Amino acid sequence: MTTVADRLLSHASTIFEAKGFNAVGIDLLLAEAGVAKMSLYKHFKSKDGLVLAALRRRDQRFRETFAALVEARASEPRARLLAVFDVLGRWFERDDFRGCIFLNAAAEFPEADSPIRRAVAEHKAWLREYLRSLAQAAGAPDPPTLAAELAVLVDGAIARAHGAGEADAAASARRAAETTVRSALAAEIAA
Amino acid sequence: MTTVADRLLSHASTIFEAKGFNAVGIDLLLAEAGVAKMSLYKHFKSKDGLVLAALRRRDQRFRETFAALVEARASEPRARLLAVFDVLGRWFERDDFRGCIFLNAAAEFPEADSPIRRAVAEHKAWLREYLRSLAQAAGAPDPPTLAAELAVLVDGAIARAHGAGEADAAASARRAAETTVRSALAAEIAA
DNA sequence: TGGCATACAGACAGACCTGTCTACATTCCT
DNA sequence: AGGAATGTAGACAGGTCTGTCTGTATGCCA
Repeated sequence: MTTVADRLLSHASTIFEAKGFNAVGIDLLLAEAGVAKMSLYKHFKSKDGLVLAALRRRDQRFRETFAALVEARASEPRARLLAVFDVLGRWFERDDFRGCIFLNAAAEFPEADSPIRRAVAEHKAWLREYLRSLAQAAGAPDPPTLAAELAVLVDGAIARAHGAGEADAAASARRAAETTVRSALAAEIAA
Repeated sequence: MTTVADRLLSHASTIFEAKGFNAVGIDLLLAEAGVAKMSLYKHFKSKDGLVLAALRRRDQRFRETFAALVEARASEPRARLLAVFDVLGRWFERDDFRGCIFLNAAAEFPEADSPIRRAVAEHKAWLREYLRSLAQAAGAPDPPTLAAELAVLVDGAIARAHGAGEADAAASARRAAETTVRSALAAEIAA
């Protein structure tokens, strides 16, 4: 059963991703979802409230599917750390790839401590935490540090694939990740 | 001598960086710069034309100052490759840090082959080319590949410092860069 | 000094925006 | 069967947006 709020959120996510946030009016969102204007303001306080809910929904879906894709691609923890970048590469090839919707939101909402920006920060923090759990499973001596370095590579690949239009960004990031992971795990043996 | 167009571009750059593009109207830009509306439409074809010119101007300034800051910080080519990330760290600490204005523009202008997006891609291509020249000077056996990996680290640091609000993004990127550079230059010795 | 280019000041049109309101239809529960 | 809850449809207000137009002032050059 799909409720009205769900239908609106689903379409809003897609349209926000394709065209940005400020550039689309609520009338378009409502028409596309087939929802009355009053329903928007009943379920969400404002347009910003809808944006926030759409981002949260997106984040939840992302956490589930991203982890599943990575874990389907490799079973060994160390291989999973690198499979992350293969999953990214697949994503970048999609026709509807428009960069990271959370980074895009950060670009459009300047107020640093707004709820929307907080949702962006939480999404990014989750990715680092996920990488940390993989790094720990791989036996890294300092999982948080390795995770922080890999997180930079992940967001860098996204940013360059989108902004610079570099099709090989995921491959470059993967190479750097291989070196970084090898170095971090070699330190374990030395310790 | 500052012309009217220069004055408008200068203020527009600052305001676009602080508040985004779609969210600010031309009236604000004109008032802040003390310029008449007709002057905008005489010197630039449209608001998008002003955005494009502001980005180009910003890009030119960036190329000059970024290279100068890196080269003032270290004289050895290999040290310069890492000094890049120290310069980034300083930038992230600024109160007016709002991420990369070019990535922000890519977020707000979805049309992938628009002049604005082309300016963004050119800016990002320049950074990679600059890193390639540093990598070559450092004696890397494969400068383009090393440059691509470092470029990912640079944009990843920017993205995470802004989007995730991670103050240590530059330091994480620097550590990964050290490993990447060491590995690339060690390959040279082996060859 | 007269003429021309440049810029300012501000009104204006037409479109679009968010958010509120009213009136009507449907469904579900008791 | 009757009433509450939910959703639709669309008008509406008040504001803001880009882009155009008119009229005026200023400075430069011949």
